[in-house]
Order: sequence, then C-alpha cells, then structure tokens
Amino acid sequence: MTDNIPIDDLNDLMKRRREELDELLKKGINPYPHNFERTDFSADLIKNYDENSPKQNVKIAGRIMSVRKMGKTLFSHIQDSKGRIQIYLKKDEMGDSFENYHLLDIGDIIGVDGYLFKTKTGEVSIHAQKYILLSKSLRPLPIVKEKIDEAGNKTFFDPFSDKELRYRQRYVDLAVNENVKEVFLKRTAIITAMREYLNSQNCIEVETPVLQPLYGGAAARPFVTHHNALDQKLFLRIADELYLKRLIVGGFDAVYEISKDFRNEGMDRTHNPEFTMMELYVAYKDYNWMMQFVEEMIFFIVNKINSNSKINLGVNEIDFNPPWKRLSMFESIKKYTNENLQNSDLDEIKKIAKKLNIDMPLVISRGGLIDQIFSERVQPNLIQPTFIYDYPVEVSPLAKKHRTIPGLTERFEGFVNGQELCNAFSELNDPIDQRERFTEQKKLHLQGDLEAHQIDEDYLRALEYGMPPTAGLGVGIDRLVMLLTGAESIRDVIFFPQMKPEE
RNA sequence: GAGCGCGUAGCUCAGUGGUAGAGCAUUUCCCUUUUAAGGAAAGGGUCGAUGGUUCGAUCCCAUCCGCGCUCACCA
Repeated sequence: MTDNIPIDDLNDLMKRRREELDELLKKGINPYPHNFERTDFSADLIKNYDENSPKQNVKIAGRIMSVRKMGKTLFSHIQDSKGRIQIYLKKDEMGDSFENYHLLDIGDIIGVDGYLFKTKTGEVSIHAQKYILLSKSLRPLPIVKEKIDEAGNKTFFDPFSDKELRYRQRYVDLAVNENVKEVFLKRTAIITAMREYLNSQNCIEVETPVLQPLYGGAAARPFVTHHNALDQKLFLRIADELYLKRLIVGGFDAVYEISKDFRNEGMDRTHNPEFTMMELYVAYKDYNWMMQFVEEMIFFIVNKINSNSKINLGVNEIDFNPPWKRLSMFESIKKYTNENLQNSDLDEIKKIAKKLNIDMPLVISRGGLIDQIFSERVQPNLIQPTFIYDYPVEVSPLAKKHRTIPGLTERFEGFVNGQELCNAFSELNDPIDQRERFTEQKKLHLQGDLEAHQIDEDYLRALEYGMPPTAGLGVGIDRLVMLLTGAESIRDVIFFPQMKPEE
C-alpha cells in the first residue's frame, strides 16, 4: 500500500481505488505526473465549434465526471474550469489504453488529446486519440447527474446538498455543484469592480494592522491573542477605521482598505466571525458627498456584473439607479409608525416604544431607543435602495455632530432589501469632542457593555495634531455579495465559513 | 443562549420494537455514437455517540456530539 491509512478503515470504494492505483503502478503508469500542456477549454470548444471546418486537434484537461461504457467504445464527460465536454474513446484505435480506462474513476483528472466532432445526438465532443492520467482520485466524489433539455436548461439529480458537508468540504461542493462556483466568481467580480471604481476616483488602497494593541472603530467584542516576544495582548481588528483616519491625519486625501475584520459574536445567516469590509475615508468631504459617492459606486458595480442596474430578489425587483431614496431617521420612523419622536424625551419615547411593542433593554439611551425602534419598525420595509441619515449621537461615537440639529450626528446608512449595506459619516475630527465620546463609551463599558468603545489615546493624539474634515464609509462586502447573488446565507458567499471542529 | 427539526450505504433519501431498503455510485458479464445510456448479476451499513427501558432498540426515553431553521445577541 502507498500510505499509512489502515486498509480496514477504508470503505470498499476507497479500497478499490487504491487497488486501481497499484494496478496502474504495475503497468508503469505514473498516477501523478508533473504537468500537462493543454491548449483548450471545454466551453470554448463547444461555443466555437464549426461543423464545416476541417478536423480540429485539441488538448483539454480536467476531471472525469461520468463514464458510459458501451463494449468497445465509451463516452465520458470531462470537467474543466469552464465547463464540461464529452470525450469518445474507441478500443480499436486505442488498444491497451482503452482497457486501462477501466482503472480510472469519476473524479480522476486526465489530459485528453483528440479532435472535435459532433455526435449523432448533436453534442460537440472530442474523439480522443490518447489520454493521460494526471491525478488519481482516491475518494469517491458524490455523483450529481444532470439532464439538459432541448431548451438547454439543466436539471440536477441528487445534488450534493448536505450543508455541513458542503461547507466543510467546499472543494467537493465546488467540484460537483456547478452553480456554486458562479457565486464565488461573482464575488470576485464585485470586489474587482469596486476596486476599479475606487481607483478611478483616485482613492489609494492601503493596508493597516490586523493585530492591534487596542481595538476600535465599531461596537463589537474582539478576538484576543497574544504576542510571545513582546509578551503582549493583541486584538484582531473589529474595524479598520481608526488606523485609516490616522492616514488622513498624515496627509492622504483618500484611502481605502478591503480586508477581513473579526468580531467575537454570534453566527447566523448574516454573521460570520471573520468577514470582509471595505472602508473608505476621503478628506475635505462630508456625508452628503459620500451619499452620492456610494450610490454611484454601487450603481457602477451592479452594472459591471449584471449589465444593467436591476436585480431580482424573490418578488422584488431592485433598481440601483441613482439617486436613491433619502429619509432622515426621524422621517422614516414617522413614515412607518406615524410617531414623531424628534422632540420627545426618553420617557415619552419609552411609552411610544411600549405601544409599538418594541423589545427594550432595561438601560437604554434616548438615541439607542430611537435606533431600536428604527431597526424593528422601519428597516424591514426598506426594500429599494434607501439612505437613512442623521443618527442619534449616542449610537454614533465616531461621527461628527450635526451641523444644525442637536443630539444627532451626520451619519447615514444605506439599506437594500431590508438589510444594511453600508454605514458612513462625516468623521468626528474634534479631539475634545472625541475624548468626551470615548469617555462616555468607557462608562458604558464599565457598566458591562462589552461592545462599547475603548479610549484610544494614540488616536486622540493623532486627532489633536489635526484631521481635515473627512467623510468615511464602510461597506459589508459579504452582504453586498449576498444581495447581488441572491444568497440566503453568508455561508454561501464565503468559501470556508466558520464551523465547529469535526471531532 | 432558547425553541423546533435532522443525523440510516460514498451521495440523495425511504423505513421498522424482532440487528435494514431504493436510486445513483462500485464490482463482474453483454453492448462500436451514448448521455440521468441500457440489460443481467453481485458486494457494500457497529442506522451520530453513550447510557437506560425492554426478552429484544436503528426505532421508545435521557444525556452528549454535530448540523439546519427560527428567535435572541450582533449596526
């Protein structure tokens, strides 16, 4: 045997594959050669096939996905990165090589040399002249069969559907479930389009620390780690914000970072402990400017991946064409609850919240309660792209106070399909005010609010040197991808979502 | 964290208080344009784990593990 796994622990299918491996070795066939010079891809060959042109020699490589033996001939489907193509083998042309195909399995990776033809039933296929084994597969792949009707629609039979297995063994999921790869290709296209847009607007992509001595920039509990050499506690970042704004202090006009953040909190349909954020900071701008920037950026991205500005999500057709709807938070609450909270104090709002049947924690600020009412009664209704602006100061410790309305900040969030898509504000650059906000947060932390912000003295020092007026933005990339792919779970847009250990 | 549900062959799933079935996959045979190929035969399972009830448990009960959905938390 060729490895250390006790043979008794293997199921029959795996035993058989190891036997085949031994038989191949005995025949002098290398089951794991080093390379293959391929010249073609399945989908391109099928798309560009011309019946009238002379025999075209092709070389493809990929995974065997089906085998149909018919005595002295066989048909087999080979899957490469672009799709699948059928190959045709004849015994009287290939001799031993034909017989050896019996030692191959679904899942094996081969290279095929042959010429194109069209079968009786009209499928563009490769008449193989020779093939070479490139990698022997020792584990049975789940078998997903597909039927293609005359209109070209595919029906999948017994898809590999166990979510646990799909997430734990994404490589299998990708190999056998065709539509999974499309989601991730779209994810990449979305991020590429976003970079393209940001770069075109002269924003500079930068990198800031993932390991931070103090975490900040969001309300969340962190992951904690330890640096041995420094014998120091370090946190995985929960946001990039405070470091990016230090760069604005340093003189950059517009910086952005697309990166992983980490939050030590619950996992569900829309939360993974590590997730991807894009944060952008632009000097000398405010939140009004940023609102327009966001809708234009998203419009650009949607058009780029979609070729128009509309997407269908269930029964809703969502149109990203700017300008998006704009409502102040108070207006939105008035619209969906008919309650005007603007001039009400905490006790009055508590009464209203009770009337509206809002879940209320024992201790909550006026602003916190307003935000709570908004989340429960307004947010689910925001289907078409909508900006909600002017948030209470208590829930926005890094946002600049509103230029005219006391108690509010110049902050907005974008909502689509009832989900938050982005968060942005005119950045607080007054170091005195920022210290007060931090102090307020510190009090909350001491009262047991584990998500309250810490006092970051170095960040305050940076602000004291002077930060220009700045507009900042955060976009949850995973949720944007969910939105644009129609994914129902964040796990469907993250290759390897967090799972509990297997054993 | 709570509630509900699930865990049976490699995969997708039935099923029963008397230690199990199907389709695909696998093995053998037939088949030189098939395509969810077809035909004939065969093999394959500590029914998630551990306890308990029972003459007897895969099934009933308890605990645990893992997963899913919903809710809570989390901008």
